[in-house]
Order: sequence, then structure tokens, then C-alpha cells
Amino acid sequence: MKVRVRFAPSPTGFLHIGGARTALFNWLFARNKGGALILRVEDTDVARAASGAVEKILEDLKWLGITWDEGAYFQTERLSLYRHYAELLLKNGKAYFCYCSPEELDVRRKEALTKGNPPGYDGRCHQLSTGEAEKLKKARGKRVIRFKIPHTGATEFTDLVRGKIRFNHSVLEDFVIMKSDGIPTFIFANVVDDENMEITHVIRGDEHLSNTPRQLLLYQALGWQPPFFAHLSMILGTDGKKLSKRTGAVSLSWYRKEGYLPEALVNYLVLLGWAPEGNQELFSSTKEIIKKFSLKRISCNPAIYDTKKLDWINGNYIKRSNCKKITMLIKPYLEAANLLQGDEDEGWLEQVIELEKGRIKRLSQIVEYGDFFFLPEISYEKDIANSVLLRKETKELLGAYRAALSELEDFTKEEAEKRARKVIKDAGVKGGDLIHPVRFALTGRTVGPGLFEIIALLGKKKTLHRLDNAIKIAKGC
RNA sequence: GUCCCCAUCGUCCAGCCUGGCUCAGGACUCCAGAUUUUCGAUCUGGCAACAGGGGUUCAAAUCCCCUUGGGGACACCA
Repeated sequence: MKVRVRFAPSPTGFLHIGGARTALFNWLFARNKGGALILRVEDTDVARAASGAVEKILEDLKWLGITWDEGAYFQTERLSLYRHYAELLLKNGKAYFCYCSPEELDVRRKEALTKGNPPGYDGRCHQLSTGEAEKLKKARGKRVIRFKIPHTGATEFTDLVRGKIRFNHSVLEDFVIMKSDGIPTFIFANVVDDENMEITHVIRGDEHLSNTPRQLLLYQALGWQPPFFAHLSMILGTDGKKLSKRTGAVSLSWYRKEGYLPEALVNYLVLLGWAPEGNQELFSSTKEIIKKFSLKRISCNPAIYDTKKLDWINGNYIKRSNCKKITMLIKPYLEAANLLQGDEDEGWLEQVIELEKGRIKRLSQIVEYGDFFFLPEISYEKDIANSVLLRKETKELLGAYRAALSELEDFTKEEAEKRARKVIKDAGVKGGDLIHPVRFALTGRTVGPGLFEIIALLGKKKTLHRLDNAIKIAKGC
């Protein structure tokens, strides 16, 4: 039997890390098994629907590299299907109309909760005689359809990641399958669609685990064979609570903006709850992950979301990506920071990126780490300038090196180093005594790539100009 | 309140199913050392955990029970 899985987001907001991981695991499983991924938009909550959410979700999935084979299907376009099966259940006595208003239910729920009773529906409308039902129908107009839970027995199933799970029917209440506006609830639409789309494995978040017995009962009532279930434990925020919009950086688009590579995010996400055999953490490609992925090695404990490791993974991916690709991806960040004049030589830009790409963890960091390559003029922070530039011999050393560089025809890394070594030797000082001040003079900071590479890329004019500025400061005190 | 799930370093995972090879392994972070052309780069090293209690067994991180803690569900949300 061909594997068919689905990702079923509801368009109430952006795709967050948890949803992305669910989508990823489904996709990985499908690709590993040579199966199909179906995308289904569960838009039955009309009230909470956010405009533009679907487009954003699809865009984020594509960016991550998750491709689907069918869909996107929309549940609101399939209403007649759900109505058909709801009527069938009604006809077979497996479901019934309920006339209780939301307000009444709310009052009863709160009352039950304060008394310490289960807050679920008490099943009163099931008792209604035909006469009473008619009367209520006329008086209220609005009604929902509820599924009738069998009084006795239990539902047991084997979850693919957790093993055997059992729920007594006594803890289940008759739940709504069709709302008063004729739109199905998630729990029902989900079952009807999974059956109709021939889904073989339902891989979803842990929060749906307790919905499973209800859905299994629906499968039974409709005479359908249920799919396999695999419930992924949740991703929690650093506070140990469910991820929310307030938890911090959880929207996928934030990661895109910050300059995380999609392959790196995939690598990180898959490690949140899954591990290959052995102790590999970095993968050569998403293809490799697909090949190794299996539901068997998914862990059942919830993960706390912490991005330190993501930064490390992303840094690795940036480092090993080729320079042309990273340059292309980095350009927008430079443009946004107004660092590009537009007349930069492409080859020169690539060399700059080559130098920086081993040290940045996020593409956006190019601005704070490498702005001095692009700025016409750099400024020096006073405290650092005081400590780096104001040593006795620094002024002479800078002057001597400046003079040596000004004579250069070939402004190359090798030549720049040769001259520096000579100045160092002649003055009888340590390498760092010249190199640190020069680095600071040219970049405005005390850390960065190799100095002579910087000099060569900066070019003669800028290098001499910045040295002059630094010498002025050194003299000034 | 009731039901369900979960419980190994600060964090992510391995080991658990099929007890002994484990005074528990890897990675991130952090710390130290090295490189002396810096470090946010690199290399080397270090700190650091089986939630608690009871069983079962010659032997338990591994199996069972209880307690505690965390999470989820119990909506005309998904």
C-alpha cells in the first residue's frame, strides 16, 4: 500500500516552528517511503480565519523545501461531503441534534468545573422526545449535530511513536460534529477527509492524542478502517510552556529574515525529536535526512526550544556553502543596510564574503561583522581607540607601515604582509604590536578576519586613508 | 476536577523495547588551554544528568508500582 500522509494547517496565523516540524516529519516520512504528501487547509473555523494566512503558510513551506503532491485542498470547499456523512450518522442513530445554546453550555460547563465534575456535555438532548425536539426546533431554530459516544467499553490503539494507548468511553462526552452554521468541526472533517483522501498515516502533534479515541469511534461508526497514528511530542518554549506568539522567535518568516538557511533549519528541526542511528548531528543534505528518517526513532518527550544549537548548525551550513550562493543571499542584507553603492565588483564582493562566511552564524550578521568593507568612512569607539592606539611606539609603527604601503604598486595580501614583517623586524617588536592597531585602524574593531586579506580587499586608497585617521588619533594624545 | 502523555547533563538527543559491555555516550552552550594575526574563527581539554521512593532480579538508567513535577485534552478552536 502506498503511503499517503497529510499536513493540515489551519489558517489562523503564521506557520510557527511546531507546525513546521510537523510538516517536515510528514514530508520526510512520505519521501522516505516513496509516498505522497497531501496539503489540506483546515479552514472550518471561520471566525478565527486570518486573511493572507494560507499564502504565507504555503510560502514558508516552499521556502523550507517542503513540497506536496496534492492540494492544497480547502475544507470549506467540501462542505457537502461532511454534510452527507453527518446525515448518514443521524440516520443510523449514531448522532443526534442538540438545541442547547452556547451560552447555556458555557454556564453548565463552569458550574461543573467548580463542582469538580467533568466539564463535557451531559447528553441531555439525546433524551428528547420527538415532540420536545419539534418544539425546541421551532423555538430556537439553531441546532448542532452531536456524535453519540457508546456508554461502555474502551478504545485502544497503537500509536506509532508511543505504543498502546487506551481510553475508557466513560471519560468521553458527546461532541459536536456539525456546528449550527452547517460547517463541520475539525474532529469530524478531519476523519472524513482522511478517509476520502486515503491517508495511511496521521502524523500530528501531541495535542491531538486525546482526540484520537473520538475519531476512532467515528471511523467505527462510519464503517471505515482507520489510518495509523503517530503523535509527535510538542515543542515547548524556554519557559516550558506551549509555544505562543509571545514565546519569542517562533514564526518561520523571522528565521528567513534573520538569514537562516532553510536546509540548516531543516537539519535543526529534525533533531528536535528525532535522531539517526549513531550520533550524527550535521547532515550533508536534506536528501541524506530523507534516507535515514524513520518514525521508529522519534522520541516521545517534549523538547524545549532553544536556538543556540540552531545558530551553530546554521554557521556550519553557511561556511560550507559555496561563495557565489552566499553572496547572492547576502546582498539583500547589505542593500537594506545601505552598504552597497551598486558599483561593487562582483568578484571583489565574493572575496569579502569568502572571508566573512566562516565567522557569521546568520546572514544578517554580515552587517555588524563586515560593514567596514563597504563604509566610505569608519568611526572609532573612543574607549577602544584609547587602549589600542595610544601606546608609545604605536604612532611610529603605524607611520612606518603607512609609508611602506604607500610605495606598493601591487597592493596584494602577500606584499602587505611582507612589508608588515619588515616594519615589525626593524622596530624589534612583536607582530601583534603592529597588527592589532592596524586592524583597529582599518576596521574599527578588535576582532575579524586575517589582517592582510582585509588590507588587500580594502585597497590602497581606503587603507592609507584610514591609517592616516588612526595616526591622527595616536598623535592627538 | 477527570482522563491521556512525558520524565537521562542548563538545552537537544543516544542508551531503555531485547536488564550485566555504562561510576551513562555525543552535540550545543559555558569554562580553561592552545594558536600569538585578534576572535565571535579553529583545535584540545573540562564542568555537568539517570526526579524521589518502593519493588522484581545474582544484577535496573533499562522491567513493575506509587509519589512528585511538567505538558496536553475535556469548546458550535484546530
